[in-house]
This record gives sequence, C-alpha cells and structure tokens, in this order.
Amino acid sequence: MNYQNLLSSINVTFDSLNKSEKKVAGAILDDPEAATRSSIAILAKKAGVSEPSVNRFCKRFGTAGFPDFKLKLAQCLVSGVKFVNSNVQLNDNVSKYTPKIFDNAIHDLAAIKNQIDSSIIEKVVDQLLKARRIFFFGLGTSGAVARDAENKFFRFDLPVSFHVDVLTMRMLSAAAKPGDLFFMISHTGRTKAIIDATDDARENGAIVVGLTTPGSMLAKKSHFAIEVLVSENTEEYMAMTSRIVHLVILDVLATGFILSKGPEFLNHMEKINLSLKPTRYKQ
Amino acid sequence: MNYQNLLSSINVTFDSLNKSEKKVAGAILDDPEAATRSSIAILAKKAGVSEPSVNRFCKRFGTAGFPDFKLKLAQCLVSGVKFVNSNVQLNDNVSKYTPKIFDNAIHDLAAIKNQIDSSIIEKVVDQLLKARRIFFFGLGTSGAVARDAENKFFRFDLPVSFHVDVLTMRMLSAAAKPGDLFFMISHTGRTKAIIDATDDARENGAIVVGLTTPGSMLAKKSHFAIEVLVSENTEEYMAMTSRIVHLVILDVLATGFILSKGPEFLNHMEKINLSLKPTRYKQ
DNA sequence: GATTTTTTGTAATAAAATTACATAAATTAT
DNA sequence: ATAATTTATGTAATTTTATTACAAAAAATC
Repeated sequence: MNYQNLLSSINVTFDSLNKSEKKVAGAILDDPEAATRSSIAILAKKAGVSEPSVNRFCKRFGTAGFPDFKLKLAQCLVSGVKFVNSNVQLNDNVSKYTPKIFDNAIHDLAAIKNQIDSSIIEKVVDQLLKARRIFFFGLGTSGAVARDAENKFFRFDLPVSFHVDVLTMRMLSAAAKPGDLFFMISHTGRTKAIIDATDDARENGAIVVGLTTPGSMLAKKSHFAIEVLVSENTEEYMAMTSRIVHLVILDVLATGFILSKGPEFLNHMEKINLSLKPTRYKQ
Repeated sequence: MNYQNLLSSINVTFDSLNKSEKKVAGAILDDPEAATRSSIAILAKKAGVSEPSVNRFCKRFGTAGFPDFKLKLAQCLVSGVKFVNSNVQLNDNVSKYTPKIFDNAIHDLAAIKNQIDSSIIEKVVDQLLKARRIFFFGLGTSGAVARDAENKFFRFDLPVSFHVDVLTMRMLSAAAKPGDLFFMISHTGRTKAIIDATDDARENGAIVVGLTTPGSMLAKKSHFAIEVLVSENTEEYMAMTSRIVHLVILDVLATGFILSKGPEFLNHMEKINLSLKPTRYKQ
C-alpha cells in the first residue's frame, strides 16, 4: 500500500468495505484534515462506530494502527492535494484555484517520482551518451518541452536540435542513420506525425526514445519508452501537468548525462554559463 | 510557524536552543524519519533527556504536543525533501539523483504556492482580459516558457505571440501601443534585451508584466511583477526549477482568464481541442 | 554569595490506543 | 426455514503514550 495514495485507495476500495468500515471511510473522506487532528475516540464518534472499528479500519489499510494511519493520512494531504475535489471549479476565485493548480502539479510529480523506472533512465542516459546526434521532436505543448530539452542538451558538446515542424520531421526521420537518437515527446503517444517519424527513424537504424503515456503507440514503437501516467482531469483548463513531469524527467536525463561525463565536464558547463554574463545587467 | 519548514526551522534556530532542546533537535535531525515513528519515550531516550523535555521542545516549535509534532514532521518529510542534502552529488546513481530532482521541483512548487500573492494574479488576469494584443518575451530557458505560454494563450481568441529573437523584441517594443501587453519572462530579471524591451514598451504606453525573481530590475520596471523566489542550488546541473514554477504560474493565469470569461467560453476551448482529433491515430 | 530566573527531571495523572473477549449479524449448509 | 459457521462489531480491561504539576538543579542576575 502506497501511502501517497492512502486517500485515493480509501476512495477506490470503498465499495468493498463492510458497514462500519464504510462509516469510518465516510468520516475520513468528509474531512481528511480534521481526521488527522482527531483522536480515535472522536473519529469513532463522528463515524458512529466503536473505537476498535476505527483501529481495524486503519490496519486494513496497511498501517500499524490509528496514530500511524493519521501520520500517513497527513502525509498524503501535505501538498494540500485532496484527490477529492482538487479540480478547478467554475466558481473558484483566485485564492481557490491557484493552490489547486499547484497541488495538481505537485501531486503528479510526487506520484511519478515513485513510479519511475530507474533502469529505463539508466538505459536512456547510456543511449544519450552514445548518440552521434540527438533530435527532439514534439508538437503543441510537447513542442515547448522539446525546445526546453534542446536548451539543455546543446551544452553537451554534440549536435542537438529540436523540431516542431512536421515536414522537417519527415525529412529528418527519412534521412536517419545509425548513431542518431530520436527523442519523441508526446503525451498522448498517438500523434500521427510523431508515430510516422518513429517508424521511419527505426527503419533507418536510428534509436528512438519515447516520452509518453504508458502503453501508447509511441511507447510500443520506441526502443526505450519512458512512460508517465498522469491524471488527466487537468486538461480542461489546460494545466497539463504531464508536460511539467516531462520537463523534470528531461532534467533527470540531463543530470544523468552530466554525472556520467565526470567532474571535468562541469568546467565545460561553467564556460557556457559564464558566456551569459555580458547579456545581463549587473544589477 | 510554517510546518512546511519544520525541519529547516529546527536547523535555523538550533543555536538559540538550550542544552536539552539541542539534544532533542540533534536526535530528530539525525533521523527525522525515525522520529516520526518513535514514541516520546523512545525519542527522549535517544536524545538523553526526559520525556517532558521532548514535549516542551515540540511546543516551542509551535505544535500542540508530541503527536502533533510528529504529524507535522512527517508532513514536511513527505515529498522526501530533506532540505539537508537534497542536492545532487557527483557520485549519485540514478536512483539517488532521480528523486532528488523531483523533490527539488516539488519543494519549490510547494514553497511558492504559499507565497503567491493572489492580488497580483488577479490584477494580471485583469490585464490579460483587457489586452488588445499579448506578447510573451523570453530568452534561453525562459524562451521555452514563453513558447509554452503562447501555446496556451493563443486559444483565447486574441492576438498572442511569443518571441525569442532580440531583434524582433526591439522592433516590437519600439512599436508598442497602449492596449498591448508585454509579458516578460526572465528568471534573473537582468537580461539586457528583456530590460531594454521593458523600457521601450512602457515608454510607448504598453502594459508590462514581469515574471521574475523578487526585487530584480525587471520586477521594479514592470507595471505588474509576479515575483518567484526559488532556491538556486539547482542551477549547476541545470534542473532549473524556476522555469517549472513559471510554467505553473502561467497555468494559473490561463485558468484565471478562462474562469473570468465564463462557462460559454469552454465551448470555444472545446472546439480547439476537437480540432486535434484528426492529427492522432485512434489507438 | 545570595536571590531570582530559567531549565530540567520525577512522579502522578490523564488521555489515547490496543487487545481480548463476548455478542450480534450475516452467511452458508442442511 | 433453521442450525451451524463465519464474519463483523462492540464492551470493557489493559497497556501504551503523552501531559501536567511540582520540585530540584542549574544558570543568570544582583
């Protein structure tokens, strides 16, 4: 049982709970924050059950007992992520929707952090180190991610470019060669232009890395798929948290690259950083 | 006292603590995770003090008592953000640096979430609603942010563009008019091209919004400054969390814009979303 | 060096949580 | 439909845990 999702697992398992457990679950879901501040007696009273019922409830959810349960409940609330109702509502004012949007991003980052497969990261870093050229492809929102990636990886002393133009994508993937690394970014993993380019690049012997949703077409067609599952209730108001997660994953890859290169590579990086000095006012 | 920083405030106030409090602080800092799982007796023993000393320690830090203290300590540990040593080290392996990078992003988002000034957001949303045209300016990393912003705001039925070209910036700010909104994105707030464009745009009667670091040149020169203070220990390995925070803030602004437009605006948004269908494989 | 204030611990008390057991409800088999 | 069995729930006792009140010790001030 993952304590990051204690609240949502209460939600999910709700139907399979028995009568008094349902009462306890209800009392907690009604106001999780309050539950963390209650004693077992108070919560039992609120739920209309006995104290041992609350205790049993806690153990059922994999915690040592009530205090441990409260602790873990508090942790899963920490970022204010309520799981229930952290969606923006039409009548929300600034101070209501602002924390919600932050919380969604925080929640998704925290969730992905624990799901990430280190071995895939390791393999992709290896491929980045081996690559003769790197292309970042992305469209729409992922175009901005691709641009950000290029802005990082160009410092790595090898030819890196990003592309948001489907015609250019076609031409580049048609001209792909072994040694090339195509880094495809697509949240849906179904964008035609990206899939087509993936097919072409693979056929021509290039390595394809996909940053996408689990089990998507892109995930299946890539040599290496970094799969990121993000709750997509945020799309309506366009706070697509998937791109935030993608950016952080690219940070992880960049870090892996730098660390593999060893300490002397930091000098090279420093040189690049220093080059920016004249572009800034001294303050 | 902000529970988000319980651990760091123990660190900060350490010197001003008295003897037994120092012992308690030491025992907690030594292994905060373990502290959350200990009873007051165990922690007292570990610290070599009496139980009431531990209790007094907890109250000194603004908590109701030991259980409450543990709860809040657990919360401040939740994202794994240890404050101490969450920086990437040269000898870190994948499974060490990956969570660190996530934690840094999470921590900064959580910190900014609480610092954000709703009234500024409200004012900027107002300006966005009023604007006749919107320009997003950013260079380097902030260029990717500007691009992302454009990718959101173009849906809003008014002329929006982003620019990463300093010559274009000059020309546009020279040709600025009342009714124009220049949205300047610069983490340092000292980038010459951005500052120069800010001056020009202001002189020509345009509104300038700055998304930048507190007290920076850009913050001072903007009509409306959204000031974001991010710990900058992350720059070395280029996991600049400031851009993540900037992106989320732009999400907040976009959301504010949509909500102000009212529910019928969602149809317009839906139309745009639907337009993407033919670009995707059906899966 | 005496007095006051602050710090710390001991012991008593109170609060909270858990366990063991008994009863009640629900399910299954006859 | 009813008895037997299983499962669910509550009561009361026990144990653990935390807090308070007070006294002793240490430190600071006069």
